Amino acid sequence: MARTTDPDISLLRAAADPIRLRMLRQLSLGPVCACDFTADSKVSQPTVSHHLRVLRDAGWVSTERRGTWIWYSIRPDAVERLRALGAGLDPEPAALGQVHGRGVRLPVIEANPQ
Amino acid sequence: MARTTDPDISLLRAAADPIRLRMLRQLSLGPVCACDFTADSKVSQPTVSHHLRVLRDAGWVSTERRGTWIWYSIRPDAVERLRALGAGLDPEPAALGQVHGRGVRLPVIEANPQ
DNA sequence: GATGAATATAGGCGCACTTCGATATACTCG
DNA sequence: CGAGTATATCGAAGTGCGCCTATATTCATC
Repeated sequence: MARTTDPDISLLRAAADPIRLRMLRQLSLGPVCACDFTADSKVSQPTVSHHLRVLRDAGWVSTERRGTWIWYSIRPDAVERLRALGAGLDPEPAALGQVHGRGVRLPVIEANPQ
Repeated sequence: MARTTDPDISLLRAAADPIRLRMLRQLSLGPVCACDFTADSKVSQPTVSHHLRVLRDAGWVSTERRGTWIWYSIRPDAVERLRALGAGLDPEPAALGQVHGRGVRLPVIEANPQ
């Protein structure tokens, strides 16, 4: 299948990992130094670095260098994006019980509706 | 790594696929017959069936049989679970700018905090 | 510049996931 | 019961992801 570049999918995929979701929850309490993730996690330092990169590429976190250390912060706009994504899945009250399909063409859903 | 059985991870993983996210968005408009997913999607019928099963196993959808057809509906409690998960990632205002780590022990984050 | 610490990258291995065709199951209708 | 339709399961092929060790990069300090 074609490589997905959909930002919504990237956002969800990045969060859908035990280690990364844990990282995000820790980051929701405030910025964290990468070294502490390394000390905290059960996986190796390169693996921690890899996970942080995935979070960064997905837009979940931002980084700030202070000397040798690098501080990771959660990006509020990423949380907002997840919220909006969830809001888009909320069943329309007007559509409750209403049925789509079986001959009725499914509404076209674009990859990244705004 | 140990097989993840964390409901939060299952929920995110299930949604973190282009085909399944599209299905969920269509389902937010109302129940959909499995046959229409098959007609709509570019992948084969067994693949559609597989994706629907993943969504069901994760708790995203419920099913109702009507004759030969099976209708899939989005579960509002799943949407609520995603919302709560996102709310848990919202940066604590009291913790903004506050720093965790570098010697300070990271707060223990349980897999599925309630 | 050399040393040491923190972080990132490279390469490879193993397993899980997506997909398919083939086939099985469930239901309707004649 | 037999035929036809809808859906699910099976088993295999290809791909992607998470993990590791080894190594490179970046920065502070001497």
